[in-house]
Amino acid sequence: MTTLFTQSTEPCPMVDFVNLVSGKWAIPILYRLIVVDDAIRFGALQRAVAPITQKELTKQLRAFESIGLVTRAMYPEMPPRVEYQVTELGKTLKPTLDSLAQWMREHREELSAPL
Amino acid sequence: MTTLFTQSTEPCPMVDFVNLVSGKWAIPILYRLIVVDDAIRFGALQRAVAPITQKELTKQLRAFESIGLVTRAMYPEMPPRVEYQVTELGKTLKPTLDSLAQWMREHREELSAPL
DNA sequence: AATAGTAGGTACCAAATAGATACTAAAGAG
DNA sequence: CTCTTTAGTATCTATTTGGTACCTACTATT
Repeated sequence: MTTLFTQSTEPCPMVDFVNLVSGKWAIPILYRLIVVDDAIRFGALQRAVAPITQKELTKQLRAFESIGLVTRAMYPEMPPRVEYQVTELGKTLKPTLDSLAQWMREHREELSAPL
Repeated sequence: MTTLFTQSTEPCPMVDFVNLVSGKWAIPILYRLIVVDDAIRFGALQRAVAPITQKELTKQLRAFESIGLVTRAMYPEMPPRVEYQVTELGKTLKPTLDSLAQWMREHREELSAPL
């Protein structure tokens, strides 16, 4: 009976997801970090996810950091160096995002056609 | 060489995706239609994806219709009846969205913890 | 006659999101 | 002495998005 009750009131996973990772650049940034699968500097990431602005990239990275999907390492050098990397938790999204990217590649033409 | 050139300039699938299906409610609506896998009336869909407003649901459904992910069938009865259904193309997203929903269910606690 | 239900449309307003630009620090190159 | 580099922050504005409220048309019910 506990199970039944819990299931019926389970919050929609999709609503939770879009509340967690939202914004135009969120998925592209996260996917790039997952594909790279190594530490990457802020500037390099910005070039990879062009044409995102500095402000938006910073904001998204902080959001990912706060929920534990990304780590941030700051080196007090001059000029400054900051490196970002997906966490193990973040990497668990790889199969899902691979699937999404593959779907998009397969259906690009079908989808852009209608207008 | 064509292959090389094409690959290097391939638009990011993730950017394409977020441009195609954007908005707070897009994924929840689409996933609900996919899970239902049958025609569903506007009102029933709105109740299922609560608390979405009429306006937003209408807007999203029209967007999905325009790119061929959803069909709209209007019956000139009184009171009016309009039914929506995912297309075959839309159904091809099922495995990906299932995977996303599963990921979210598995990592809900981990993610909400950090604050 | 008044009300409810259906699937919207429309106008208005607020909030969230995104973009452009300028500014900072400290070191090294020229 | 100025320019460049890096990873931001601050400020301002523009665009997009979402919400509330109110409107239609027609039927059935009260």
